[in-house]
Amino acid sequence: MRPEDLPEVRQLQLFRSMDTDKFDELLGRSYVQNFPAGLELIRQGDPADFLHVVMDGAVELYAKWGGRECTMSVVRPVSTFILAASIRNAPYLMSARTLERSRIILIPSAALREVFRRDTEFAVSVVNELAGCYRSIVRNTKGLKLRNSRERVASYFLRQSTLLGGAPSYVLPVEKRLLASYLGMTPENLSRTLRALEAHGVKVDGMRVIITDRARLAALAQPDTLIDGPDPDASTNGSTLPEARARA
Amino acid sequence: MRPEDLPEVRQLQLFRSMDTDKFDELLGRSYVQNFPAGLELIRQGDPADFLHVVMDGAVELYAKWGGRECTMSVVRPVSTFILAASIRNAPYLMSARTLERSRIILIPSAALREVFRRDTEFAVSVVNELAGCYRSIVRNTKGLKLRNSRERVASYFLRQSTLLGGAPSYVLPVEKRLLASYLGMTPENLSRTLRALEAHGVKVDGMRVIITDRARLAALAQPDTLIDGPDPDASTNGSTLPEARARA
DNA sequence: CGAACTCCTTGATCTGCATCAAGTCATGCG
DNA sequence: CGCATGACTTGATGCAGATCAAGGAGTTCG
Repeated sequence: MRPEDLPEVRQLQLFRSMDTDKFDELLGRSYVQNFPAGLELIRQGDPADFLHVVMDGAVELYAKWGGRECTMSVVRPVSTFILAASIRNAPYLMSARTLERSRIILIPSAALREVFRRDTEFAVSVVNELAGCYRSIVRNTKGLKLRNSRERVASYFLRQSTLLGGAPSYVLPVEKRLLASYLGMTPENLSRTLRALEAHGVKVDGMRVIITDRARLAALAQPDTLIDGPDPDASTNGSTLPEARARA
Repeated sequence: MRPEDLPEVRQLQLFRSMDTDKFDELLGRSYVQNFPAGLELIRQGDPADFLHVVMDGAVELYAKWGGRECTMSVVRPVSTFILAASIRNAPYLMSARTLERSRIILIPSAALREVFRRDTEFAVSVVNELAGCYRSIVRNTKGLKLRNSRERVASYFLRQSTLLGGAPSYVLPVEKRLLASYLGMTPENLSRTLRALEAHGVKVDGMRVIITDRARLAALAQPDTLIDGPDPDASTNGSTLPEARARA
């Protein structure tokens, strides 16, 4: 583990308020590993022995059934993933693979559960994080069931812009095929939808999204804080894509 | 509150392991209310002042956006709902309405959060419950994104049967229109799907589901423990329908 | 530098599911 | 008891989005 890693992990909502001794104990029992791009870190159904913290790179969480796959979430530094399975000591419901070369800290689930019982502030953080994850995926489900795919794309674009303080232009945080799968559509359909949205106030050039008419886009997207956030919550982990960047 | 209420609440996973004094304190700060059928108990966006416990009747959790609505879950006695919002002190993401005349216990969210800090066993139960809710809705989302509507109906029928110990016949726990909305389809489409499924080992007569050829149904549904359960988890609250009953 | 990928796009076609419109049946209520 | 209401079904039609097929553009690697 690098010396600069600890403070970065420590500043996460999940670990920020806990006792220093307990934090050191937790991280003392952890490992760091480097993984090449495209490696399957976790196969759904495996026992959840570790909470993962992405320090560098990017990890895709995805679900498989029969021959089909879909992207559930993409995790970028510095964040954790699959807290629920670790805490419950239950099998992972999602698989995980690296999208790039990644460096990941592995915190043993057993250590997590032990410290949970001994550090009230940590327990509060865990429950808040978990409730945040739950609420995040509820939002996601609402979007899937209540909106059609064009509306989902439009509100995704608008939401990203809002997260960046209303930026009129930004760079997508993930490849379009991942965005499509995350939004529950095919790459072909996303591509055609992007074309159609040019008449509704947003243009996409490669990885760059340019909002040309915010009002018009909002009219289509009908943004709703109870779906798109922002929440008084912070942690959205487990069912979202990373934030976009304003500049490439 | 009736004298028989307390033991019924106490036996819930969420309250079973906690300290008796703390339990009494929690319930001592609670209220009971009776509501007629069809009443909106909670409007999405409202502050989450109470954790709700359904003692009698039935409650539908649903989401709204624009003019559209969808059923997220139906809660029957004895279970709690919207734990996540209460714990986080955040606005409800779903609305709730009674489907029948219902009796509901209201536990103040503030009391919940206080006791969480003072009773480690309760904290463990809360975090387990919440993780269970999260995992339950992850399963739900996987089903929505990976299966088409016919497969969702087929696996729903098969799952219910399995929950009843492999019963070849049972009664639906909710109206078909709710089932349809829960499964992300229209009532018309569900109706037609039921007809189509007669060739795949299941027949539906009114509210009664009869599995005529389990193997054939399973071939279509391709049940998967990582979507359909059962889990080592118990609590599935927040994103499921109630269990069916074997006899009407 | 060329070749082999992979990602993305575009076109053509097909189909699952929604929508619209009646009509039946059961239930509850005046 | 008869009417009204709401749940469910069935049919006709339309559309959103999937699938299939092919081409282009950027990237990686020998």
